[in-house]
Amino acid sequence: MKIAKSDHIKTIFKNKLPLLYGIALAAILFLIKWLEYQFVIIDHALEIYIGAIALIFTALGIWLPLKLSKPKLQTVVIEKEVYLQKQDPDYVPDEQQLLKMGISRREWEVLSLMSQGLSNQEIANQLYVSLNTVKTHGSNLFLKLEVKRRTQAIEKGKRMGLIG
Amino acid sequence: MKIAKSDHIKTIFKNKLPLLYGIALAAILFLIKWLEYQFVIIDHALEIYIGAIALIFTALGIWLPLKLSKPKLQTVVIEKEVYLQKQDPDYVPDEQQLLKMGISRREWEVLSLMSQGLSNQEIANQLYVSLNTVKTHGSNLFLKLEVKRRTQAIEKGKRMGLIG
DNA sequence: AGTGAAATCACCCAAAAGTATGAGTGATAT
DNA sequence: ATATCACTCATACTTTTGGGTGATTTCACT
Repeated sequence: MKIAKSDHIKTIFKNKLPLLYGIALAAILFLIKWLEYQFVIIDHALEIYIGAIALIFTALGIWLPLKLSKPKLQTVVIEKEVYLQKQDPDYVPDEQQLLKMGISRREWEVLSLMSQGLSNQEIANQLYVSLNTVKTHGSNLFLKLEVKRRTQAIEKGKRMGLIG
Repeated sequence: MKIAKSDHIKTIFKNKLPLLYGIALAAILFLIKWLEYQFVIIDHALEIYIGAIALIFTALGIWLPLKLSKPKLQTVVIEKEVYLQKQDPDYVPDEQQLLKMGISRREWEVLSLMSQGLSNQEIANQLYVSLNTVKTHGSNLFLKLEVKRRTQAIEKGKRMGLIG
């Protein structure tokens, strides 16, 4: 996820851009002089020169940003399968997992009691908090586990080793 | 991630680009003529003109693609972990237990799907029966398992080896 | 002192789950 | 034949669950 090309781009601009300009201008002037001395003077020669220069430098202007500009980022999510073993009964909540999922202590407690088959009201009684609080913890838990129902939360929680 | 601007860009290129070029060239030529007649001839006037033109058209070349082209895309791959658990594919429910509990085949199927986190409606779709039927099976199942909720049924079902 | 996360709780609304009851069908056993 | 049972489905009703919003407090960290 590192995007540290700006320094690179600045370097190119400071070092190479004037050089390119110099080369291009020199080439153009040389071409003009060469044409002047090699051939008879052409009608509207000035306009032709100007047109040619315009075209060449427009092309240069188009080409430069394409090469130098940093691309926009496109995010692609790839699902990586992680296999876990069956948990032993006296499993201690995986602190790493909980942290990674951003699940708080209270949320985990609610999940744990849910998995034991308690209703929200029963969980509220058990934790000495209101039913609303349990529901809030539940909702946040479902968001973090990316599930829709308590049964899914239980199932996923077990698979991830969050609960025994 | 929709990028459907190419038609738009083509239209601009076909209609507006030649116009811009015409205007720019006319302005340049006018400027040159004006300078020619207003002031004394300057040393290296041609080179100055050419430099000015080069600058202007380079700027034009830079500005045009920025406005018109679709941005370059760089793909950033984010790995999202999906937690799976190798499950006994041919898990055989404890027939003895099922018989002892008087749980029918259909009721067991409902229990099994419940334990996977499915809603009653999803179970109904899966089994090609109506939502009411699933509810009936569920109610009967709860009676036989002596539980009040699906979460309790899941918990008890696992403990009794009815489901994997 | 200010910021931010966690925890608490309320209110409202909608959806899902669960209960109760009745009823029709087909297969099977008595 | 008929009684039983699993399965199906419906209607009506209640409870539980879940989503969204917003408020308050506490506590740690800056």
